[in-house]
Amino acid sequence: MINEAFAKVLKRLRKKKNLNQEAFGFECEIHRTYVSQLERGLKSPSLKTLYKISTVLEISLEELMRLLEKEMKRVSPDQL
Amino acid sequence: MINEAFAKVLKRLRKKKNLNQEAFGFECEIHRTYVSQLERGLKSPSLKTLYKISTVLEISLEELMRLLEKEMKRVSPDQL
DNA sequence: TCGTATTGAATACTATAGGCTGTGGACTAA
DNA sequence: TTAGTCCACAGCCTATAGTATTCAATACGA
Repeated sequence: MINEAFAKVLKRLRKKKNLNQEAFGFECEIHRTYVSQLERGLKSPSLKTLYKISTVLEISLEELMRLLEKEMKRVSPDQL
Repeated sequence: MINEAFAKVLKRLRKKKNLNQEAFGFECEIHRTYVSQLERGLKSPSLKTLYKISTVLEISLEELMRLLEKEMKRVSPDQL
């Protein structure tokens, strides 16, 4: 579902920025263990948190959602 | 901030669909009073909830975020 | 003026987002 | 071996998302 897809996108984009979970969390002002939980698809971030994350990734929320929806289709392309 | 902008966008799109808060909440499977709270900028919806909302609005998350970011710039065009 | 439909708003509650501390495993380098 | 880095994972805590109930205000039509 959507959390798993977001997990994959987040992990990919974070690594692209060459930040480990702790450094990324520090930039976003979210806890390192919570970053880990997001990247394992265990939590569903709030809009506020999504916004912080997109800022650190230097990407718009629109673009982040585009990548997320692309990832969701990759996982389950059952809704033509 | 972002919740206020989301509030405006949600209210606009809901009305565009000719649904009152109760009917909209029913479609989204979220509570009527929570729709009210979202439209007053009091709460920050989770990614799961955003996804449900976008589905009922028959709009992609990408498009929803595009409208949100546009609304944010309208309110505070103080960056750049 | 009397319903009734819609929403704002207050309150209290439950579920989950998000923080903090710590352990341990996999890996790399010295 | 030993130390350092990165991360999964657990447990417990607090903050807030989301539910449920209720009442008040407004608007509108009969």
